[in-house]
Amino acid sequence: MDFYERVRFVMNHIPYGKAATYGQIALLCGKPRNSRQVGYALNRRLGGKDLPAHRVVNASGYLSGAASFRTPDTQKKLLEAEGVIVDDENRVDLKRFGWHHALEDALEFREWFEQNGI
DNA sequence: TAGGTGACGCGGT
DNA sequence: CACCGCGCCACCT
Repeated sequence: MDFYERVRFVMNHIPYGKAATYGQIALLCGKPRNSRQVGYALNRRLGGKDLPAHRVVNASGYLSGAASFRTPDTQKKLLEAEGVIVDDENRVDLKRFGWHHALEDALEFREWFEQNGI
């Protein structure tokens, strides 16, 4: 199984206007302890260059990867353009903008990986 | 081969 | 809440 292929697939399912955590992505990829690898993948742009990477924040809601975008405020701008509120501490309220339905898609994702040998 | 790193997360205080 | 320590794991050196 190719972890990065899974990351690409899952990333493309993060809803517009919502923020997913590294842990959620890792979990949906079938590797609940690989949250650090999700960050590694995005930082090195593994799995593709046109992913909605700005929608990924850490478990506390902080835009921990902001420094890896074009400019220090690029991620914040992209999120705000989708209606996501980012406070002056570069943090989003996951209660409001979190991807709360992620687990409900887990089965569908697992089957897709199965059928596509990923 | 051994050791260091980090877009992470959780549990304890 | 915030802060801290520790576990985690694919990748580099």
